[in-house]
Amino acid sequence: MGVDVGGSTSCGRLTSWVRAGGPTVEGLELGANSEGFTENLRAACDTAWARPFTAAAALHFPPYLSSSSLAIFPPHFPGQLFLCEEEEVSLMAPQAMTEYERRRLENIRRNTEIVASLKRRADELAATVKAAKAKAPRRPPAKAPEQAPIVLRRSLRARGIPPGPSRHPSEAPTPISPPANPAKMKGPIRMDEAFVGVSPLDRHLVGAISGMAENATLHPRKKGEGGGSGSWDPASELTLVPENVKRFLPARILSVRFFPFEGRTVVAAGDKLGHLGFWDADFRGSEGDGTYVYAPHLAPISGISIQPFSMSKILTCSYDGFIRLMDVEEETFNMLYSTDDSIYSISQPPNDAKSIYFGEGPGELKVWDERAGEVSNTWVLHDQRINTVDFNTVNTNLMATSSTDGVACIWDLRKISAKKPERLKMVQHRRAIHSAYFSPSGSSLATTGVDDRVGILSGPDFNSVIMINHYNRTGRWLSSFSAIWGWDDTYLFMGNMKRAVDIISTVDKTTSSLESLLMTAIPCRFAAHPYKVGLLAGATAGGQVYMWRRS
DNA sequence: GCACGGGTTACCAAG
DNA sequence: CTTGGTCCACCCGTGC
Repeated sequence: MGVDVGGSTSCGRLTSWVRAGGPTVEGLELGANSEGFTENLRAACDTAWARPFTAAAALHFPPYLSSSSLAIFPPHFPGQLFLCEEEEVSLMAPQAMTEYERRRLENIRRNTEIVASLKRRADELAATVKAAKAKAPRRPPAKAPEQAPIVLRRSLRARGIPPGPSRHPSEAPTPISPPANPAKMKGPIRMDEAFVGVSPLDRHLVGAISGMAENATLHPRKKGEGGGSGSWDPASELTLVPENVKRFLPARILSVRFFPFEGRTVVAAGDKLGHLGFWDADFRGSEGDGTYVYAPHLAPISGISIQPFSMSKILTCSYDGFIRLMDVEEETFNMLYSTDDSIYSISQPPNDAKSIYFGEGPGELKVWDERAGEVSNTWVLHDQRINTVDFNTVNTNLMATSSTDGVACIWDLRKISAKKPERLKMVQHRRAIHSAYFSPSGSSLATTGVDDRVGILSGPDFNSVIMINHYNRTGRWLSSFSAIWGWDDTYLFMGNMKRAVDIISTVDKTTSSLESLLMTAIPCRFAAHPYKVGLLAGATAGGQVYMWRRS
């Protein structure tokens, strides 16, 4: 069964394509001559050859599309596409869908019908209740896609090649064809365009998030309030049941976060391919399974930040060099910042809604001022990439960074010396450090290194340092481990290569493990719910999330 | 002090 | 149950 790309402008999920043989197209000569080739393609596009498809669809094309690639859906060959690279043209046919894709498309079809019928109901109701004023005017529908030639443009950066003078004559000084809409990728992306599937099937999610965000109290509880884990034993009380295992992303997960809602359990996770997935665990509908996937990035999503004071806004950063702000009210993925370097980490101070701190390139930490719309500070804090940025929830002037250079630091943002924040404390591992997180009380810091150690800094001025052995060699296929704090300062949670969740007691320095036959893969990245004690999410390299709950 | 390349690691789908 | 594809993180050894 193939992916249907014909007949509509919707974007199917086009992940796997095979070369189906050389093209023979009536009325079009595709020669090896570069100039003629380009001209012919232009002509083809101009004569309605091109079938419009969205930027989001472009995200799902295989990685061998390069910046010089053109993709054309030929009307004569439904379900196929011409891939034109350099001076080569291939006719591509979709491969059989994976089970993941089949299931999703099936859901999508079913949901479309249900949503359509709901919409009819809503329209009828609206007609009868004419007097009722329309709610806040919805964002006007975006302009129809330009009927320009379809151009798949991938930045050099996205292909892992440093930007610079092109080595390919066909890439250089004139682009192979006029760009369809380069701003599309650089600028905002509509949520329905980025939705992996056909809109508007994410209505449930939009409703759930905006509903919770609206109803949320203005003074959310602080993490750690209302009973930590001190009086209970997570190793014996946390349980995993089949309903709390969900695979909703196709690739390795790098970041996972809970929405800071009290009334509804929603998890966001970002994967290696740039997908941002949501799992609404309280979803109780017949259509769909409460999971939703978008494709706002072109490369791994390295960080997600959701602040309690604006819960309908989700920040993501990616190796593709973009910081995007998913605005559920506006229904867009806005672009806040872009760079040629990779972005490895992101964080926001708990008391400052308008500042975004992120780790860019080999060792820079930048501060984005959302009010001014510009980078307000750039500091070189490390020799290599900054893997995490974290703020102390109690003393919000303290920031911790961890880096591949083997150092984790605590910085005082009030004191700027030599154009850098003053370094209060530094801890050295023998190898790269993948995380450094402050404890809920703010009095400890936990670091995780690939030198098979977990460091705990505590005491006055974080002067006491202990190291706990923990096997952390995850290799290339898994996301690196990083110990996170639970709901108070007594326990750390992290992955274990034996398909378990390790729980490290900071009191007696012992490690216990959570195991379950339902965990068929190693949980690498974790999130603890900010308010709900005992709600722990572990994410795997296979796109799964396990949600452990206190029984 | 570098650039380079090989080895390692686990997951999933297909046979 | 085995096999093959994944592929870009990191360590470590080699060669300049």
